[in-house]
Amino acid sequence: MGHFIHLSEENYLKTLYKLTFKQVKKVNNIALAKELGLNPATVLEMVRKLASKKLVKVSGDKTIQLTESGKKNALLIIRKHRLWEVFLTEKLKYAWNEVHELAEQLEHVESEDMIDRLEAFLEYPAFDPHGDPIPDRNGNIKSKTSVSLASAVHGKTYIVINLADTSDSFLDYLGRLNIKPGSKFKLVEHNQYDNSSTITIQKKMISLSEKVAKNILVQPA
Amino acid sequence: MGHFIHLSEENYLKTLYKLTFKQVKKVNNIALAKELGLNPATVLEMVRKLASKKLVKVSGDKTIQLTESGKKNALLIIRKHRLWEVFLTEKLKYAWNEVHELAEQLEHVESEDMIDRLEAFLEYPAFDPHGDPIPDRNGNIKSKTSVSLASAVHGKTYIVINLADTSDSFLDYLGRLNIKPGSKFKLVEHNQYDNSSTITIQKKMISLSEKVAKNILVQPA
DNA sequence: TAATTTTATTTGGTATACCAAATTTTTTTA
DNA sequence: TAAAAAAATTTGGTATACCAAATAAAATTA
Repeated sequence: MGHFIHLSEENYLKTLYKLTFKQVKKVNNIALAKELGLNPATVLEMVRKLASKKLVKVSGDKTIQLTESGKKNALLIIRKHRLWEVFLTEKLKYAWNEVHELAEQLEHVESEDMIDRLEAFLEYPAFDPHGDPIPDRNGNIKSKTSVSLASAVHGKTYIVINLADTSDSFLDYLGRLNIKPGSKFKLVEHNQYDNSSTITIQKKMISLSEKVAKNILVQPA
Repeated sequence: MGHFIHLSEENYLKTLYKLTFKQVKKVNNIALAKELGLNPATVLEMVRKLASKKLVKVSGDKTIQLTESGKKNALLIIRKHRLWEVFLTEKLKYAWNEVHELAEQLEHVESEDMIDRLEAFLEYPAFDPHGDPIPDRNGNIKSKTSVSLASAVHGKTYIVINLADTSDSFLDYLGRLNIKPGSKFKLVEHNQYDNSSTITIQKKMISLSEKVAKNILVQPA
């Protein structure tokens, strides 16, 4: 059987993928430990294990990188997660910001075949309810050309494509403002004083802090 | 939070329920260990743990019994298992004898609310694809008045209601004969020589061994 | 560059859930 | 009832995945 990937290892791979592909700076022990909420000693141990399985490699400067195999594994886990999120919102009528935790559990059910069937049942969705693209069964993913709201041009109309922060507090906050992937709005201006952004959405004018605006990814409408 | 029930504990409770309610003889350490495929030492340890959580009690003669709380827990796990089985067959088009392993994994996803929604999505099925009744959200289950094929009356027509053995080999065997819950057949006779039963199903005459017949539960058609 | 801070690693420890083998207790059988 | 068999339990062990605290190494800052 060789070595198969445990539940916990899956979380490391998935988190590594997210850190590697969504952040600019390099991923080290500490960053990974912080993201996972674990002790650096624990993470070090596991990273070594993953390295021995050729799923990650650690460079001279201690940067942790996914190998091709590790990346593919991560993308297949992300595929499962996102397909389950689609199921939870479309079929079980959950709100898009309620599904993360449940998908987190469901993604660890082991069966590629079941996921392929789930994908067919959901009629091959391209994006999850947060606007993230769903990798195909070979681990290929399409990247989207979106920019952060903070760096968008004022006076234009945009559509929310994705959210760079998946924390509950962030998603809840946006939920209360009724901002979600697919939402259309006009960017009125960036305010020099505090770098906040003012938008009009559904006839309401809303001001979003710099931190919030940076985590909202948009495309021109 | 008190104590919450772990994945492994759930398997013990579920297995205890099955042994207690589907078998006649009392359930002891050895029987439970054999059913779970575990070492008696392991089972003893866990049974003590479950007892300390008031989920089981061990009588003077070492019989292990579920408490009310343990029984309810077991039934809620069985509820999850059976609802997922319905999902897998009805929505993902699995055959009724392919879903057990997958449901085994899915049943451990923790969310009563999700299961209630799943039940609604599936339009409140009363039975799983094997013909077993699905407990409601309070852990209530309807028992059915079925008899084993081995003790049914010859010359009459029956419908397969349920299967008392869920092993792969048994289910595969029945699958090849195209016998499943819902199948209709006529019981021709019980053969005195080896206690086998002869039935006609879909115009074919089939002889079933005593062991097989005992594990097929039927109701008059 | 020396001091400080940050990062990486080691060390010794925990809990869970499992095991094999030895032993004790109970039950069965001769 | 004594011997044998079966069941229950104890003992000492494993692997996984986690931790806190100590130490070592590297990077940063003064």
